[in-house]
Amino acid sequence: MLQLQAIRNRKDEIIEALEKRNIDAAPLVQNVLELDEKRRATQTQLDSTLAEGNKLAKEIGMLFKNGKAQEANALKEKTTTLKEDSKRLGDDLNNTADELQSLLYQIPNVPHQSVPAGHTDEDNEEVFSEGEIPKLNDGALPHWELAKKYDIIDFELGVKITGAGFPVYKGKAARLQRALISYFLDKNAEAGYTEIQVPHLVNEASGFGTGQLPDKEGQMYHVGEDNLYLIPTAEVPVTNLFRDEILAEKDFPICYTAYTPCFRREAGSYGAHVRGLNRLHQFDKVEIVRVEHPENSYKALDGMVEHVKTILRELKLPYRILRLCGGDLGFTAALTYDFEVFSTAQDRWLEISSVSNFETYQANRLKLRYKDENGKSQLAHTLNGSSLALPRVLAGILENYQTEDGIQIPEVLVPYCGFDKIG
RNA sequence: GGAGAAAUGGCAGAGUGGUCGAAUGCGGCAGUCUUGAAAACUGUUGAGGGUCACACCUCCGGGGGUUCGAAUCCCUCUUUCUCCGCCA
Repeated sequence: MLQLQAIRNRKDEIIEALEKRNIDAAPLVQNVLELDEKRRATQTQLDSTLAEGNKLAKEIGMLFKNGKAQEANALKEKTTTLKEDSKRLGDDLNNTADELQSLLYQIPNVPHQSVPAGHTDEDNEEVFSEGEIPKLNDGALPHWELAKKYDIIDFELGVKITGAGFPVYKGKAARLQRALISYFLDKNAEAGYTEIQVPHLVNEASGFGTGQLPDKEGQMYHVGEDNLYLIPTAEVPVTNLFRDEILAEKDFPICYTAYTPCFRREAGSYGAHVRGLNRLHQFDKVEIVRVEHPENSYKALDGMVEHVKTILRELKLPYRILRLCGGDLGFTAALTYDFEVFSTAQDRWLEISSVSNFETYQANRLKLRYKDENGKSQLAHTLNGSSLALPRVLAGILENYQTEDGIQIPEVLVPYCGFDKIG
């Protein structure tokens, strides 16, 4: 959520930047500013009413103490209207504040200046690419065919026990997936990220903290009985670790990595592009999360991008990096780089990582602050990225490493797998 | 799941109707002393709103209530601890 202060001070700048998201924020912003004005006016009225009441209460106390009960009782009558007023003003204030809050929830993050304008993923800007696209033999298969051929991923079994989008990994695919998780965690730890294990269900406050609620309510699995949400990404529990925290400057940088399953309802996405492992309701992911000093957050973002690069380089997968355009940028992000691996067999790019800087947008909701050198509280910056998402990496490996007599295992993974070939 | 106890500042912990945003200790920060550090001593040290700055207002787990006045009394929810039951 944007800071009110920022909206007040840099209104036009913010409206202009939001145009990159193809939205006209002007009416919303105007509305916010008016409500803010109203909120403050009501607050001031309420405060002085309360102040008067406090004063009277003290006087009454003194009078009773000095045995002047009659005078005290006379004063008591004066408090009646004050109480009525403050009740009314208090309700007013709450209503205005709620309304203001819900408007603020509707304004997405302000895109970073480097974010290109654009409407769809077509308009994303390729900023880097690396790796050789392998030449596969004529009979090269997409991963869902390979999965069947070698009997390593069973989509039907998943349908039987749960439903579509919940595959069952068998034998060497299960082992390969576990190997990838370990490998990713090891690489992240090597790069200075502390490994943690977090709950896979979160409460409502956490959903609001990182911005999944209220706008993506329908995308998360919700356990109504206990009012808990299955996490769509480790970003949610890990970032919320810092909700309501005030850090010291010396605490930066904070770097965490966590492996978790991710649950997404993916309501409304069907069709050829969601075949096989391309889009699932449950998948595994290793995430990196950072909390940074505002001055360092973009350097940190670059660092995260470099880090993911080294992993893909080691896996020898051909990939490219896109800077997301305004239209494709997530609601809470200021700048996002997507990593995509090229799948030769599918002849398309598969998104395998998304690395973002949220600046203060999440921190404002989280009330995640630090003390600056003057001892004042300032909002920190939060960042996160996948390092990496499992199913599509798996798909990329299966497809790009297939040969006529089986699927090769990337060299760096062999020690983790204990075998070097599937098939 | 049953019975009981509890929730106060970064931490520990006092406070049971007014003088309490809250004693005290620890920790943090600044200073004195010291070549430097430690110790000792002195001062300072919660968050948010509001203001040019003050004033002022709110917050003692969350929500509601009683009262002129609530950290303190009542209701409710949540969480934690102890005992019992169940259990990987």
